[in-house]
Amino acid sequence: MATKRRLGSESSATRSALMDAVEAVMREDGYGALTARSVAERAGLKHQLVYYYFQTLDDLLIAAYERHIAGYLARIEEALAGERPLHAFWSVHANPVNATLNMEFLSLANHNEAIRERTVSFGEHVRRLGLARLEALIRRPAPGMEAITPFAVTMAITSIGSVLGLESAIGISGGHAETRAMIEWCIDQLEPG
Amino acid sequence: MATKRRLGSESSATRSALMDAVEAVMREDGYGALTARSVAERAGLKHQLVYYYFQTLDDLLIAAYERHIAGYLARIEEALAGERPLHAFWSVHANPVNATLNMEFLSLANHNEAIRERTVSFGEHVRRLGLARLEALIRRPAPGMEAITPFAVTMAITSIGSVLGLESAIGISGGHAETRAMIEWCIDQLEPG
DNA sequence: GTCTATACACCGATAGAC
DNA sequence: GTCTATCGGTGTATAGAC
Repeated sequence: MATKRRLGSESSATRSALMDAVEAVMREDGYGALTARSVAERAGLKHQLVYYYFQTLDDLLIAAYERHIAGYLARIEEALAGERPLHAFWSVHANPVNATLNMEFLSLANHNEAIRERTVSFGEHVRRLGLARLEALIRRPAPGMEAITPFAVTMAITSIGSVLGLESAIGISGGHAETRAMIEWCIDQLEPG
Repeated sequence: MATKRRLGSESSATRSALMDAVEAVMREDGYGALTARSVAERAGLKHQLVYYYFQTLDDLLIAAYERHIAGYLARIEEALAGERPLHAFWSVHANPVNATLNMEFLSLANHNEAIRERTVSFGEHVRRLGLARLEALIRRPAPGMEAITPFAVTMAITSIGSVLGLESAIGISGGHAETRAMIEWCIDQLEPG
C-alpha cells in the first residue's frame, strides 16, 4: 500500500494543472482515454510527473473529482441561498457546460469504487440541502396535487437538465426549447415572482 | 481501409456470443475495459477470434450497439401501439435494467463518431415515433397549460427514467418512490384510464 | 521539481498452421 | 472455425541523475 516514493506539495501549480488536464481529457476523449501519458501531455508535462504528485493514477482521478464536486456544491449553495431558490436551482442544472463531465464521472462511478462512494454521499448531501430550502416553498400543495413534492421536483430538475446538456453535447437540440419552456412554466407555478 | 483478412459468417453463434460479451463487459467494467482480450475471455474464446468475425474492435462495438438499439426500438414500438401509450412509454423507461448499458453507450457517443451518429439518428427516430402517437393524446391542453407539449412530456419521461435507473445502479434509492409517484400522477392527468 | 532510462504487462492486429 | 506465434506500440510505475 504505502510506497516510499516522495510526493510533491499539494499546493503546487503543477499539481493543479494535472487536475485541469484530467477534466480536459475526460471532456474531449472520455474517461477511457485517461492515462498518465494523456493527462501529462495535455498539461505539457512528462508522464512521470503524475507519479511525483500522486501515488497512483487513481489518486489523481479522485483528487480531480473532489475538486469538481466542490465547485458544483458551491454553485448549488449560492443558488439555494437566493430569493428564488427553485428558479436558481434550475438555472444551475440547465447549464450544459458541465453535463459531459458530470456524465463521465457518473459513468466512472459504476466501475470505480472510490468514485462511486463519493458520488453517493455527495448526491445525498445535495439533496438534503435542496430539501431543507425547498420544503418551505412547496409545503402546501393544492388539493389533489399532493404528488408534487420537493424531492420529486428537484429530481425532475436535475434529471431533465442533465439529459438536455448531454444531448446538446452530442448534437441533438430539437425540442429543447420546448422542454425548457415546460420546466420553466412548472417552476413558475411553484415559485411565482 | 479494406483489409484482405477473411471474415466469419454474420449468422454465427460465436459472433453473437461476442456481442453478448461486449454488453457484459460494458455493464460490469465500463467501456474503458473493452478490449479484444476482455471480450473474448468473457465469451470463453481466444482474443484472435474477434478478428475473425470483425475487421476491427470498433466494428464489433458498432454491431453490438446496433443490436442493442434495435431491441430498445422494438420495446418502444410495442409500448406505443397499446391502448395507453403514455403509460406504456413510461413503463419502458422506468425499467432500470438497461440504464447502465445505455449510459455507457451514451458516454461512448461523446467520443466515438460512429456511435455518436447512430445515437443522434436513433434518438430522432424514437422521438418522431412518440410524437406521432402522442400528439393525438395531448393535443388540446387545458387553458393556461399550453406549455405541456408531447415533446416536452416524452423528454421528461425519458430523462427521469434514465436518471432513476442510473442512480439505482450505483446504490442511490432514496426518494425514488416519491419521484415515480409524481410522474405517474402527471401521466394519469394526461392519459386517464 | 523535472528529467532520462527502464521494468514488465497488455494492447490491437496479422500470418499462417491445423 | 479456431488455434499458436508474433509484431510494434502503449500502459503503469519506479529508480536515480540533474
